[in-house]
Amino acid sequence: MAQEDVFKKLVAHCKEYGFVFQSSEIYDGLGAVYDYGQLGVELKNNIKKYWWDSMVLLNDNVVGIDSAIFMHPTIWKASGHVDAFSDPLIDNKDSKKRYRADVLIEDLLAKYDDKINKEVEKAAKKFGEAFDETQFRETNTRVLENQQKRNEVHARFAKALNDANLDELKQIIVDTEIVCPVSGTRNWTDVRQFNLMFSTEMGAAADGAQKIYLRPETAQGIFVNFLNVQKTGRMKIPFGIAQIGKAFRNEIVARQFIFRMREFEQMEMQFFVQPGTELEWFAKWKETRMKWHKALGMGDKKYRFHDHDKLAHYANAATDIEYEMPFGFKEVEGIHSRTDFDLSQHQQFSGKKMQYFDPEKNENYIPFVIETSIGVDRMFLSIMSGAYTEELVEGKDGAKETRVVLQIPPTLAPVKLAVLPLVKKDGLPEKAREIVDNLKFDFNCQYDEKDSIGKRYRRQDAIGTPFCVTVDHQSIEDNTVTIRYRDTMAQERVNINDLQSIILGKISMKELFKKLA
RNA sequence: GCGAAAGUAGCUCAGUUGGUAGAGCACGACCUUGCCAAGGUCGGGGUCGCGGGUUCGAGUCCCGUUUUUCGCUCCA
Repeated sequence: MAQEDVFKKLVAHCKEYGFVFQSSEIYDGLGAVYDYGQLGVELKNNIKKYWWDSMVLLNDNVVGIDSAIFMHPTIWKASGHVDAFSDPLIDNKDSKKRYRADVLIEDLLAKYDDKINKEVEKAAKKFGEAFDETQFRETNTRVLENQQKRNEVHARFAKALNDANLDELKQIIVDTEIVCPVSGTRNWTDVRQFNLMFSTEMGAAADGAQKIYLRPETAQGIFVNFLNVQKTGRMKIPFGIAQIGKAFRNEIVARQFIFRMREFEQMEMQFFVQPGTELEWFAKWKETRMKWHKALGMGDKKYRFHDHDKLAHYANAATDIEYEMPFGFKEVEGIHSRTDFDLSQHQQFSGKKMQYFDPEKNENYIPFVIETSIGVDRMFLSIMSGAYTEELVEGKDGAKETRVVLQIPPTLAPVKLAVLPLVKKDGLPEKAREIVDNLKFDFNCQYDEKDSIGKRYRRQDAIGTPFCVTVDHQSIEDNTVTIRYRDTMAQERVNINDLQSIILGKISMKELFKKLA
């Protein structure tokens, strides 16, 4: 089966069984926004719990917070998002290539400079020792011509940028006859500003409403609370702050189902360390995070690191944990050594000290930060795509048929147990209900009496239920049931009184966490 | 954002040269069987993505729009 077919089937499966729906579907949908259905929300919650507990419960030096989505607008100036997130873009209609309009114009300015410098070099060679560069620049007609053109363009460009005048940027490109480096044509679209941050207004317009942003990442909520948590929690470096929450980015191109959404959820942990020790901690978290993924048992080969060669301005080391999705290896989690960039910026913009007093070193410093950042929705997609399996099994009359089974790790499975009376009579439904009523406080149970038993098993396979318990006539006599395992379809007979401990043992996070220790 | 393809029942799809919608599965009720999806009977469900145009008549042709998928592009 081709990989894209797998992806198509996965998307259809998510819809059909209530994992993921498109947002606002009855109104034709909303681009790159999705809702989680009745089973999706269970899986998502389980993923979040697995992460949260492994961070906050397992590490006594990691604590959690839940910061607001709305934050003071200056935070996004300090973080660099206001500037970096809004590029003026222009497309060439012939080559279909997209460029940053400001970069095209800057390239043109550089070309004028090149021309002038070449004239100067030529003249310098010609006149040798006697060459007076200043005089040459002030008198040579070719130089002056280019210099004048350059100045004109530069002045218009600076003003257009200052006024955020997109039409003028386009006009400059038209007037200076800039061509597309690929197609060589001047067939341009209009310049569009695309700020990747969503904005809204706080307060009534009459009172001078303030423009505020929906956070494009949860990390800044941690940085601005760094000292609050450190002081009130009596935290000593090294320590971490974890957070799960929604973030929003107005993506130009949002694609591939829930892989890139405009509203998404992040699980981030910022770990504060002594300057100079950050690369050690980076290596440690890199290893820890990879273990966390592999502990799920989805197959070690499905994961790999992708170290960044080009680092962002704030980082001195960065790597991604990639998972093999149906459309290739894709980033699920990022681990970044962010230096003291964020805290320093906030210290500068807020005017408040963001320093930590280290009692061991007896000095104040701004800590360095290691960030682990994982997209819940990407994690969800990786689990679903890894779990989706089609098997050939032998049917009733010996014919081969396809069994669709979601091999979701039992700890994360939306429904843990289905209780099925073999027949809908002879007191079996009552017995089955009794079992559900007893176990539903411990984990998510389903009761199903409709259709043949085989059909009911397959239905549970399709939603990834790891255990099915079947109540038969023998159950009434000796209080035993059969427990059937999703992945092997094997069955064994156990006492009803043992069900709770058997299943709790198999879905317990403790088993997964042991692998992390 | 550009280009290509697609959008018909909950799902997968059929629907000939334009003549006012079908199948399988799923769903509901009842009967039957009872350990790996397919028994019987009956039933519910669609203004064919949305808007406009051509036509006596549009699921079918034309234009626009929206959503999805793929390619390009972008990803601090």
